[in-house]
Amino acid sequence: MRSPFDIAPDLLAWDGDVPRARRLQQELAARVCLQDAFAPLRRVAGVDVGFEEDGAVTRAAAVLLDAATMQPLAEVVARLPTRMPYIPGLLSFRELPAVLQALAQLPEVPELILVDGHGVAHPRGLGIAAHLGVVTDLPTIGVAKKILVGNHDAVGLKRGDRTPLMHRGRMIGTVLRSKDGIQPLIVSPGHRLSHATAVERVLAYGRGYKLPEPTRLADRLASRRDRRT
DNA sequence: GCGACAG
DNA sequence: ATCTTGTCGC
Repeated sequence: MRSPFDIAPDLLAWDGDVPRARRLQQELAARVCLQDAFAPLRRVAGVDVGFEEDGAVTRAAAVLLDAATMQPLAEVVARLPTRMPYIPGLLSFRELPAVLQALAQLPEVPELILVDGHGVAHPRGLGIAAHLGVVTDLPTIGVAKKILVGNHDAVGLKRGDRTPLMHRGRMIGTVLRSKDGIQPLIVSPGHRLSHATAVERVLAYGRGYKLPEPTRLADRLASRRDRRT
């Protein structure tokens, strides 16, 4: 009874060897597909990670929503002991184990997953959303609040305004104003969809907040903001 | 060599 | 990410 979230350990294992991890990222980045290729969207999921016990425990949250109404259908949490520190560029090795465990607990496999973090807008083209997409072969979108790498021109101030995020002469993402006047989001495809579709989906899943509903709900669950406020 | 650096 | 109240502004 395997699910798409039972991943071969070697595809995301952390052994303390940074150069090795970077080489693995380059190999996996070559498998990323930026062509739109997914069945009708009925179920969408949002995932995010938070920490407890002063960082000793990694807490991943996954929320399953109806793609048409954005109504949450299930919310799950997975807690695992933290195994590695935060290293810029290697975030997925630190957070994916818990994320996969959370996703495996959902009652259904989503046709699309929005991840808090970058997709291909990464030094080696493999942010956490892209890493998750490649190892599960599911469509994913990266929704980040800060830039990891790349440059861009000024962005308009109205919701929907956008400008491409460039790196080494290539577009790696979109700086998108998801709400009037607030700091823009960095949206990049993770796997099996285009830059245009990634932006289109993020806007379509927005409910008046900065973050699209899937990620916003997962964020609250992961940070335990749902019970405190 | 000197910064920058998702969460 | 996380420690944290009130406060400025639409």
